[in-house]
Amino acid sequence: MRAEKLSTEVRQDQIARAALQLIAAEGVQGLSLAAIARRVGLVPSAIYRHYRSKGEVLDATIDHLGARLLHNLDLAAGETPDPLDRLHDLLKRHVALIRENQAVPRFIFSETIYGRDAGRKEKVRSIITRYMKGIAAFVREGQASGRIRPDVDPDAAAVHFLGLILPSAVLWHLTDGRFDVTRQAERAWSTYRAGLEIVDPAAPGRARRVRSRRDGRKP
Amino acid sequence: MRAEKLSTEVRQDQIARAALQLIAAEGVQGLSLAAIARRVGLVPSAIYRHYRSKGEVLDATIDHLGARLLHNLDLAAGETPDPLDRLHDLLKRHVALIRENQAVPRFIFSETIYGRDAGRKEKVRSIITRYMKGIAAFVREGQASGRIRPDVDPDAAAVHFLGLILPSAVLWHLTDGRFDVTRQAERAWSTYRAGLEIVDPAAPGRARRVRSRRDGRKP
DNA sequence: TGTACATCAGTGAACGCGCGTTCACTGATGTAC
DNA sequence: TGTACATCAGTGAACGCGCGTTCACTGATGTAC
Repeated sequence: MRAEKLSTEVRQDQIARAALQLIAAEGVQGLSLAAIARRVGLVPSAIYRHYRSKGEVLDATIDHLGARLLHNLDLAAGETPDPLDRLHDLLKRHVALIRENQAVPRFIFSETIYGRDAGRKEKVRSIITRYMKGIAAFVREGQASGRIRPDVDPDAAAVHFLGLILPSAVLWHLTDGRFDVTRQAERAWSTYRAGLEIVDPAAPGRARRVRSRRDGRKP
Repeated sequence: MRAEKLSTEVRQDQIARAALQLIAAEGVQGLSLAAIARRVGLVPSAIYRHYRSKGEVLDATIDHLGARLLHNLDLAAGETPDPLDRLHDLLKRHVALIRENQAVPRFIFSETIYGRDAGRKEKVRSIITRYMKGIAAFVREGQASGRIRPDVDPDAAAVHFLGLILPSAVLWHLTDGRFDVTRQAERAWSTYRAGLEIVDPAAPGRARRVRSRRDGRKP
């Protein structure tokens, strides 16, 4: 049966979205043009009306995902003025994003996607670098306002921040979704925060972390 | 030219090692039986004299890698009695392992390897679980000896520990080896340690209060 | 307003390629006698 | 000790499969007149 005739802009978007969904559902190795076409409701060769090659489809998919990821930086910045709260907010957004779309960690890891193609590898690197730059900026703000220890290296803290999520994503995948990513993120965050934060020895907030953990546990 | 005739035990080992080297050098997608055979100095069909299928080769490769990884737990335990130093030692060994053999993170991430095969996925999960159990044991020892805060969840700390390395491995790969994994590991370790460690053991009031909270935490 | 035509998205058959795998055959090695 | 034979690792040709890609063709849509 012949599919409805739609404009290239619409199809390009549909194809990129279908690719993302497929990666989330089946993994990177399930990402064939045939599977993408089936999901969109087209025949494999129809993809070539809208993209020149599979490589172009991958590039578009990476752009889609990168935009979503980087958008979270702006959302977190708009949420609260306090840098530590911004980091916490960003962490929660990131967890929500990978729970909603498992494609994120798969893209980052899978060299199947940018195997031989140096340009595509660079594209992924650029997105991650920008993401980390945003995180490092939050850390610097926290140092400027005296909330975060000045001896912490902001760039290293940004890489470490990614580490609060990456292992969870791997375990989530390995256990077929049985691993509690949200809970792990909160617990890792507690340790991470305790490692960054300046605690005023004079302040009564010494028991601060235990209290805040309790509060945070209530839904 | 005809290759030397060697026993199956020798060839099995050679093949598994060649597979590991290939993954480290070319990535998981470069892992074809043809490439493995070339590296060993055999013809592709000769692999079938020693393994029944490519799946069996992958299983053997995973076993090889898992043994190396888990062996580091024993080495770290033998290195020093202090749990925090053990964790630090383990981190350094892990960094050395992935620097020497990039196959480690690639194996853990790549669903190309255990795509449809539930058994193989379970095998990888089992190795990582055992690794984390060992890390969690170090954390518990630290809590028992009063070096690590009792309100820290050992299992969550173990997952977090993996996060000290995973993002570095990704960045190392994305930047073609230009990212300084060792330095990042040390800096992330500082923050991680600061988040776990009991800074002032001479404050018994605080420690006792925290402990009593933890007692009523969960079964 | 209707008509003719250019444009362009969708189709199905066909391709070349690399892959894992099979198989009949070769020839070296170890062993029973 | 030498000889015959079973065992077993290595070989190269061939296979079926899924993949990305090409191409001539179809038919709908928008536009110029």
